[in-house]
Amino acid sequence: MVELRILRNETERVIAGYKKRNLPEEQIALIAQIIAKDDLRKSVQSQMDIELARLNQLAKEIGDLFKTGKKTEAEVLKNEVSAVKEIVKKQEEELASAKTFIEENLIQLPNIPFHLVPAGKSAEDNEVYKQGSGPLPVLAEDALPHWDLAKKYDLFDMELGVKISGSGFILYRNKGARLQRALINFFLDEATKAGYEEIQPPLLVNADSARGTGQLPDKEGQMYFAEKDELYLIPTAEVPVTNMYRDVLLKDEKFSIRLCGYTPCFRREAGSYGAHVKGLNRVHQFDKVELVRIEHPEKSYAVLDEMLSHVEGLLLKLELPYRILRLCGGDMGFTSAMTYDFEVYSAAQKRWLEVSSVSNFESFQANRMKLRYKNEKGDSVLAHTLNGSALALPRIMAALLENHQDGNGIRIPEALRPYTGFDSIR
RNA sequence: GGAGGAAUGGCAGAGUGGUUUAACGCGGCGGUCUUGAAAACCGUUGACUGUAACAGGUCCGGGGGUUCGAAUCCCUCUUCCUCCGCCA
Repeated sequence: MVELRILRNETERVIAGYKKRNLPEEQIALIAQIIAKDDLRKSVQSQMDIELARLNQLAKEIGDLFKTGKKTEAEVLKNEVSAVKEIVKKQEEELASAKTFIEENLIQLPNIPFHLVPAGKSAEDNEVYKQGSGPLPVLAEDALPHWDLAKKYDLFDMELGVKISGSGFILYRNKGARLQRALINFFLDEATKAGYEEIQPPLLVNADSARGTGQLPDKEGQMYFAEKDELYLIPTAEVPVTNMYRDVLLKDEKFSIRLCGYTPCFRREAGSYGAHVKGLNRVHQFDKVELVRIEHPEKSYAVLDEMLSHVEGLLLKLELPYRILRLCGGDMGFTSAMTYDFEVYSAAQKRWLEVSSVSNFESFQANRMKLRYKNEKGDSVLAHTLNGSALALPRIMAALLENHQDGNGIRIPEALRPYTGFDSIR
């Protein structure tokens, strides 16, 4: 949720930012309406406070009168109390409706893009921030896409996934299953080396948590929901891990906070079918190691760069051709202020696959979660939150299989061999 | 799933209708003393809202109610603990 304070104090920057996101005019107009409503809220609140102070005063006087036995005088004051209460009741209603208006509309406004975010409408307008070195690999004519490689080497089974669960669920087996486990351990170890605390969170979360990181209300349809217990299956570890710090006031400046977690991720991905979602390209359940940072506002963009380097290091060790995109305003997620996507080139599919998304949310999530710290002056200030995938497994798996095939089998990159226990798949 | 108990400041813990503007203690911060530290002593120490700054208002797990007045009484929800049942 955008801070009302920012809406008020930096209205021009907010509007310019929303234009980068191509927000419709009527949504931009909300800003002025929210501020006006907040003005009203303030004035009603201060009038009501005066009446409440009067009530407190009267209650005290009545108490004193009862003590000294002056019952008739007390009765007179009681009448006055009920008159004041009438007024307060109306003010309360007015206040509640103003607050509701502010809340309901504020939650519909996306995060304000950082000044470096390019303007643009869709994925085509994303900026190539960095192209990995070297030419893109070219494979032999008979190179296979990963779904065929999986069949050839018995690595995972789509049909069994369908049989057991449904379309979009994968059953990994043999060296495929082992490769999954190897990747998870590799990613976790790399995160640990970089100073991240390893977390194993719950996979089902309540509505408060889903709201805290911004999945609710706007992405409700993307999540699986266990109705009987009102719990959501997590779409990413970001949700439970970031919510560790919901309603937290950090005492000393305990920055930087570095957390990582491996979890399965569940996404309904309603409505996405077709060639581009074949094989591992898009599935309902996948594994991912996620990095989460909670940081001082002044440091958050330096931290974002640091996270980019971490993810880049992983791809280099896996010997995968990659590029880094800076997402344009129109393609960026609702809650993000700036996002970098990592894409890996699949030589067999001859296309780029998104394998990681690294974002700075600034105070957007922290505002919803009331995640604050005490600054030197003793004020409570919202912290900044960031997260990034490091990495999501299915497309990494796809790219590994496809790019490292040589006709005789699949070569396992050096860095992964201690984890797989084998150096090739044949 | 059944029965009972509990939820108060960073922690611990009093408080069962009116100077509670929440006691005492621990911890934190500042000071005295000291070469420095410890100990001792003195002072200070919640969040939110609001104001130019005061003032004022709200908050004792959440929500609702009774009352002139609620941490305290009532209803409801949630969570935790104990016992029983079930169980990887």
